[in-house]
Amino acid sequence: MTVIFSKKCEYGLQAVLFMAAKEPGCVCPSDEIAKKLKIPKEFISKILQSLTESGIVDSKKGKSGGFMLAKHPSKIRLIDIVAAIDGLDLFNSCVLGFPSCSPDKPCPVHDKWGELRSKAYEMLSAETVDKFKQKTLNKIGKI
Amino acid sequence: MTVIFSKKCEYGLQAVLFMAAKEPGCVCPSDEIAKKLKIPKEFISKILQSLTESGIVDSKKGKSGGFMLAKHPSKIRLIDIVAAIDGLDLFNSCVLGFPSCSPDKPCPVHDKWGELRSKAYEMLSAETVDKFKQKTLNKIGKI
DNA sequence: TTTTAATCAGACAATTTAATCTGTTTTAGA
DNA sequence: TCTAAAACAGATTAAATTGTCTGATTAAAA
Repeated sequence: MTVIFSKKCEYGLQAVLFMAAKEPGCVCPSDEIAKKLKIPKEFISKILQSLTESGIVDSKKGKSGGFMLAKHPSKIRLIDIVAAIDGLDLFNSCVLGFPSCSPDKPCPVHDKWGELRSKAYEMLSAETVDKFKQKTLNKIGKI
Repeated sequence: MTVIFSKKCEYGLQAVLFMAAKEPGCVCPSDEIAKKLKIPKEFISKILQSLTESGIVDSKKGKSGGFMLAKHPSKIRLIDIVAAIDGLDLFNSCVLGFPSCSPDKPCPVHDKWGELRSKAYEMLSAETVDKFKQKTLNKIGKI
């Protein structure tokens, strides 16, 4: 199989987009997120804990606790979530798996691929989660 | 970690590019490929066997046997190798892992990502392995 | 004809990733 | 104060991917 982001990262992106689509400052228990997004509860819980350590999400323990965004949605870029969970290796390592692929030791597809990769990086860096509010609400309604 | 192609696919692409950089019709034992590309021998052997079933590679058993390309390098597209090993799911399934992501049930980043994905697909479909002969020779010399 | 070097076949092992389980701590609200 | 519901912590299991091993078959060359 082929993957762009790990499952952790996919779920992390889903969850942050979900929280960004709710009222600002609103507290979401992991149980609610898990049910709405059809993600295993313990798994999304772990992922949100790690995003809390990364400073993207905040958490509140105890009854009526849960997770909330640590910053305004307009300050959270998609690339921040990817960087926190999967890291940025995807944008630096060789797509063919060659060792030490670099401008002076380029792999055969270095240029062709590099161009696409840069575009992907730019897109993820430009887009913040607040931009997807309406689209997220639409999608959640159809899962 | 993040991945575009599986290790199998990376190695498969490397091996086919390697063979395409040699004299046409030339027979390469898997042992040679493994050594030149620093890939575990048994692993690349398995991968080449599967590419043989896919009709991209041919094989010759017995002493002085090995693998060779089944078609002219100008007829082997990068996407053919990816399709044979990893399949084309990457270009159809949701980058956020949402179920049934489609034009009428788009995920939040459906359009933004779809654009990049199409460009990647077009590149892999347009490029044939003969185009990379010189670049491959350069890279092999520097591994 | 025998040896040698190759693919091929299938089981096996190791590693990584994904998911689950058990229990502890925290805190709001009854 | 007590209870319920939440995050948190860490161990464990399950599944997928990656890599290895053993042996059978094939065919060129000595």
